[in-house]
Amino acid sequence: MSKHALEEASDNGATDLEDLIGYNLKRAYIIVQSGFRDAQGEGGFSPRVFTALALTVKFPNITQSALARKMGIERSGLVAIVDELESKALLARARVPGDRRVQALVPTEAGQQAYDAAMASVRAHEQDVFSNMSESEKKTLLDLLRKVRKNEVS
Amino acid sequence: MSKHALEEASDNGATDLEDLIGYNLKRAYIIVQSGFRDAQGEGGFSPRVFTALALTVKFPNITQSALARKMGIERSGLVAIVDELESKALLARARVPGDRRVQALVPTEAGQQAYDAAMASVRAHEQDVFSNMSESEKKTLLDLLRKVRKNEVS
DNA sequence: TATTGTTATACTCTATAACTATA
DNA sequence: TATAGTTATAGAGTATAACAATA
Repeated sequence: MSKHALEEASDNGATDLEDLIGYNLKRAYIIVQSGFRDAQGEGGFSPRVFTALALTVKFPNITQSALARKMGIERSGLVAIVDELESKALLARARVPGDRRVQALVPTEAGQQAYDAAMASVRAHEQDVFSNMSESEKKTLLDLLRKVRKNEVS
Repeated sequence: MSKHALEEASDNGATDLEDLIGYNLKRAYIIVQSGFRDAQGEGGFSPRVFTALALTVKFPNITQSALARKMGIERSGLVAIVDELESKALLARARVPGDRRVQALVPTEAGQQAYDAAMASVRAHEQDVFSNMSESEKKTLLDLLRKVRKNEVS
């Protein structure tokens, strides 16, 4: 141990909240989510509803259980989300021949358009909230966040 | 516009959820927070209680209003958090001579020790959840997350 | 027996509004 | 008038457990 006494306190990493990745991740996420809601405005999509619509557009005919799994939530929690999107006629629950238990989720034309518009607004919001970062820095952040996800044990 | 037609769809950035920083931020945060709770175990600190204790240790005699501001929550929401920490005798609400409205939060000896132990466990958890990343990558991620926070408008 | 969608229910986190006691 | 702490209340978001229909 050749370090000075004053340095010993942080020998093994963070002793301060501000040095924790998790803490900074939370604070950054709160900022981005809050901006997302502002960008969507009154009657706009909440993050989870936007995610559900986006995945339905990307994977048409996905079942509710599969969508819940992809979103990382319980399938019971998805019911209200799909109800909301169906009530706005942005997607439909379609019967599947061959397995009468499942409901295939299919985006409507209006759903596709609403998704495109919402995505444009989200992109504009991200331009704004990350406006102090270069394209290269944003790419690095994206890659590192993906790497965190990739290491998930579950 | 010299790009191929197939590339035009993503000319201005993300068209896919997976290309949004916000979405990846959320997913990464859920993983880290969930691991935090597992690491703390039964009867352990929730993220927000840990944060409140950490800030009280760092800034002894901070008022409840100031702590709430630092945490980014309403002061009404802090009451239950401080109640919990006080009921476990980890901090005390102290009267302040000169202004009888305020309550200065002071960590107890047990609070300091509980904080040290919890922080050690959080550090171990972060070693684990970011085990596929180099020290350099973790440092970069931390710096970029701080940069996001630094750009906050509000 | 297992799975899909659903309902009922409860818990956590947070916000808003109003109250009190002070300043 | 304004601020600190508090209470009451409501709204998201999520989870668990149970159920009917179907496999």
